[in-house]
Amino acid sequence: MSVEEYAPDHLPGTKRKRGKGVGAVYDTIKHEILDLTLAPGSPIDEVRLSERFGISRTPIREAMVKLAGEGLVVTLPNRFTIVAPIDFPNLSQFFDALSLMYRVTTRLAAANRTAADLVRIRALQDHYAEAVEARDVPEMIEVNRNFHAEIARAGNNRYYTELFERLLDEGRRLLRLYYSSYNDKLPRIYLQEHEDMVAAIERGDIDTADRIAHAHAQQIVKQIQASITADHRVNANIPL
Amino acid sequence: MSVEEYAPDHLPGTKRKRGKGVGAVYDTIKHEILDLTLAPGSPIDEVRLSERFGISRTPIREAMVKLAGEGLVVTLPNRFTIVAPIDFPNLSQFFDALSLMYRVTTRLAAANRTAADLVRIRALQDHYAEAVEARDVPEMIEVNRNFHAEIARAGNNRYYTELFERLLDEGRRLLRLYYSSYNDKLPRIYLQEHEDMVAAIERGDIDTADRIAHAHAQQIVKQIQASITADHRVNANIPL
DNA sequence: TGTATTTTTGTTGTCGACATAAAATATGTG
DNA sequence: CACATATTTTATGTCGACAACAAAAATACA
Repeated sequence: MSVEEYAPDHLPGTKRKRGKGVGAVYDTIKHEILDLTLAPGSPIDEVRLSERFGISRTPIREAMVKLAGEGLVVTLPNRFTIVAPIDFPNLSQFFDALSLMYRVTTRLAAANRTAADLVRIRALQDHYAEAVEARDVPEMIEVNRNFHAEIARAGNNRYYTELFERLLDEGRRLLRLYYSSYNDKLPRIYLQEHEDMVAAIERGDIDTADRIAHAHAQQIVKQIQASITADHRVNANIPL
Repeated sequence: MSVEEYAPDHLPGTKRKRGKGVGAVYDTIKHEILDLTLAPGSPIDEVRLSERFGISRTPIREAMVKLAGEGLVVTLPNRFTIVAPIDFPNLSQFFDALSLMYRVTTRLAAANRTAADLVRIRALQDHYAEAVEARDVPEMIEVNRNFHAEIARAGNNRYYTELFERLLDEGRRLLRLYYSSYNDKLPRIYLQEHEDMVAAIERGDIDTADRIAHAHAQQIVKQIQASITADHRVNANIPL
């Protein structure tokens, strides 16, 4: 999952397909925001992006509007667009919503999962185990997100899935910001919790699924909070 | 709250302010979609809109991207944009999410409401009572939505508020579609439930607020479902 | 030297025109 | 007359240029 640098991802001679440009810009910028390649609060220049991607400002602009709709960038009218800052004062709102969505989606997954869902969930669980084994922290964060998103999809409620994915993405950004304080023990706790979660979903045990999801959410919230408290650079700017 | 027809809402001589155009188009089209002035599934022509609003296609396009982000319109690549159809097969997802958000937001409101919140909520409750008295159904539907949205705001969690407002808007569209089957009794039941809800929020009684919200949600879901079942034009096209 | 005012600069918001994709229509062939 | 193929139509996607706005820089003035 490498990031293409200065992505002129079309060969010199080939012409980019119609309607492909916005999607490419949107995906790339979204990844870079969640990656922290683009620091929270840093300005985004439309002209620079149009040069980088080799397309005009119009499609760049559309991608920005989409990103703004998801809260990933903030547009200052007539001035610039910045990468959405992390809203520390209101983190409790985030934690509250995140916990509820963990529970709701996991419950629904236990109720509605199909055999195909279970295969996909297990595959991601295995992938996560590998990342833990390899001590690849960025990979762990990403796969963890995909694991829970897949469970949400199995729950089969697009409103929950959509909100949850947004929350998971925001969480990914927070974890990235603080992954320095990751220790070896935590990932293994998560691994076990994931295992129990999958088992509960598999046998359709809604109450247990809910309980585990709840505990898991609290675990993660606690970890993020601890990381933030431990870090005294909270309000420092992220270096470019 | 009248809809301006063919809104060239700037006087002939005056120049529209920069950045005002997109907002105007967005607001107008959003209202017309929720109003059913624009029928679900009907195509939206960018050129026609640009003529109607007297601005070029670029800002129209941005408004469309925003609306698409909220699921109010659907873009068929290289073809057209249509008003989002009502997703009948998945209505249960909608009802489930709506019920949960009713409960969560009302609970939080009971926990977090300020005096100023209570004033705003009471004002909307009075407004609703007036609409019931006047038997003004469209007004009832709109004020009802704003009443619950205000409660959600008092709960002070932007993730819930945002999702809930989206769900309430979609619900408004459904109610509009079927308000023919409104009878005199239901609005009065809602009125009483609202009264109890406000009282519980006022005295910070979280459990009671939750219970009432739950009952209220079930009441509304039941009503919508009954309306749909009673209506055999479900799959008929809405006349333009 | 410090403050108010003008000019410059950089970046966004909007425009009109053109290129292109997909559907609708017309054309040709067995 | 059915069916495949070419052509036209229609609306979108993209472009390059210009205008307007807000901040920064330069200038005027007390």
